[in-house]
Amino acid sequence: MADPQERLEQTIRVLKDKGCRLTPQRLAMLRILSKSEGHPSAEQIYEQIRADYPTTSLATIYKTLSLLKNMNEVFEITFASVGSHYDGNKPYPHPHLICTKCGQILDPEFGPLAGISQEISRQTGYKITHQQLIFFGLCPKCQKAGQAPE
Amino acid sequence: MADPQERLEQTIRVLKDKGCRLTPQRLAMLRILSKSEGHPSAEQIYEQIRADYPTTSLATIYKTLSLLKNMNEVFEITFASVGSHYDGNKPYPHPHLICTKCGQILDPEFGPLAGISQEISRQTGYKITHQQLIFFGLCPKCQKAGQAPE
DNA sequence: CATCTAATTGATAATGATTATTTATAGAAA
DNA sequence: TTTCTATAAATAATCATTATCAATTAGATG
Repeated sequence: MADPQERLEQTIRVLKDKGCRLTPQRLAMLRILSKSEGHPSAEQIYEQIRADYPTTSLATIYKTLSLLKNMNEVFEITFASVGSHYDGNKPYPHPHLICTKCGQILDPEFGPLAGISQEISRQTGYKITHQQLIFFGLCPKCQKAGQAPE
Repeated sequence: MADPQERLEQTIRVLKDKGCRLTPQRLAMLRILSKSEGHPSAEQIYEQIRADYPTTSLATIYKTLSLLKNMNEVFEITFASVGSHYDGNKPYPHPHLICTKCGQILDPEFGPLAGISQEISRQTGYKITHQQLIFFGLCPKCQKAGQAPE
């Protein structure tokens, strides 16, 4: 896990660079996300924020998440069956381990790419049932089109 | 790709085994899914069905998909940013290649697990930007609990 | 410090995919 | 044919997310 303090400062720097304001609500969110060990959902972030800022709107959470995603300062795990979850500590794609029953999400340590499942199972105690590996990119047609994403 | 005819017959067998009826709408769906080269969404299946059965309801599509999922006769790609898509030809987890612009989904050929992205890029012409690898299973707590999934 | 203005917030409506509900229909079994 | 149950169709409900817009405020400027 990256140093939360450092992540926080980095994100603040990026926000300022882009001319974005640092509101109290945003700062509170950045604090939560810079740790974000539990890969919180928007709803969970919302609940945490409301402890300090009871009037905060869920819309603000979503808007700020969207902003941070565009700056690559938060990574969204958009797997449908668990809903969207966010990682502001490691804001880039990486493998995840999801409990299909309770929805807990872990970041397995991840060295070589062979015998992985077994290794992860040993590390975490999870009984691994299946995995999903998805590659993203631009198909040849879209590369040629060279237009903005829809 | 598996032989669509064989997949169709296999799925029909499983349905009968479970005492499910083979209605015209279902048969039409099974035909589409046994090919399902394009990994269609529920909406896309709906449109295809309506060519032959104009009164078919979207709810029926969803119910049948749910039925087939439970029998492992269709695999659901539940990645949020592209919505749910279905594969009735290879009804088990496998890697996918998704164009982040047009949403096209391919099944890359997939041998060893090293130098994969580069290999896939060569095969398909995609420019690969990132990937997502997700492991699923039961966390230690849920294994002990031994209850039905929520 | 006071003023100004665009960025942001909060409240709420809208959206869109999926699920639930309810009534009608259609094969299978008696 | 009658009865029974699975399924279909139509539609309402749900739920996460996004859009809208008036009110507020961060932060620059004087």
